[in-house]
Amino acid sequence: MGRSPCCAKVGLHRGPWTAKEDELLVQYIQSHGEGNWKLLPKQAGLLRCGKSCRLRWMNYLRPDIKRGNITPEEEDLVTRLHGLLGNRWSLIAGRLPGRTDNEIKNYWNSHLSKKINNKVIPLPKFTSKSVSKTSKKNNNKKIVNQKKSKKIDHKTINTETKIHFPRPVRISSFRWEESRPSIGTNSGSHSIEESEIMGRESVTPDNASDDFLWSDLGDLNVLVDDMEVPHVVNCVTLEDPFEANIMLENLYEEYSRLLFSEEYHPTIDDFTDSLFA
DNA sequence: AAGTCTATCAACCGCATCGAC
DNA sequence: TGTCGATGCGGTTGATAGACT
Repeated sequence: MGRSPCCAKVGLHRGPWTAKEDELLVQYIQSHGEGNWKLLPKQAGLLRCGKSCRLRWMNYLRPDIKRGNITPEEEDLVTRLHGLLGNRWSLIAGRLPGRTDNEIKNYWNSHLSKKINNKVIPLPKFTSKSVSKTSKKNNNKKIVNQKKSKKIDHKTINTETKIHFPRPVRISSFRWEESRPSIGTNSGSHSIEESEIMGRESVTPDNASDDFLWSDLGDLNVLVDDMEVPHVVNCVTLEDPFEANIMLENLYEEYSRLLFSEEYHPTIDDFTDSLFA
């Protein structure tokens, strides 16, 4: 006889969250911060298990969640990272600030895996038109889903993609006092987050340069030549589309070099080590 | 118009991992 | 060193809504 699910306790709610439950959870975390998930529901007045609360917060309510559809650039990155990491969704999501592992996983299962199966593999070079050709049916479906999506933020559609440097670490515990985002906005695009994580250097868009990009990508460079000292930011958004494109191109070249290098074949351990080094 | 099919994604489940003791 | 509890992760499920017949 297996153990019963954590939510199987009598009286606990399951299924979709109500607006009221969301509000209670957000309010509690606003004042107390994340963590202590087991006690949280009781203290917040929620009839949910802690696990459910954590999942709801991490995947939906967290203010730095990026709303809107996956961009072609993000899709391209996910495809290549999956080629390198496999189903390590949390690691992949860690390279896409504002995106959750669940979202990436769902997107992969519903979109990308089919593309891969159809042998439509994005080229390593960056192109904003790297979206693979899909059947008419699939295109229609995509349009439909854009209409359907509850999460859609129309401000993010048909606008320049905001570029985020890869995160050096997984999403750290969120403290409301530190970033003060607002619920229900596209707050994933806040221009910069303070990043003193692990004593690393913060960089502002003003001093972000190509030099910095390559330096920032040092955690990847480590995989390639094991000599770069990373200066890593947690999350940076560039507002200048032109500069953003150049930097994104460099980013993709870096990933491509890594993924298609004949001399060096990184392992997952290398990659994860680089994230936490 | 109604029934069926299909895609999507939020939520759940169970196992793995980590840290405290 | 082993145990236990908390948390994280990845696979899976199920509700929903649009497309299709």
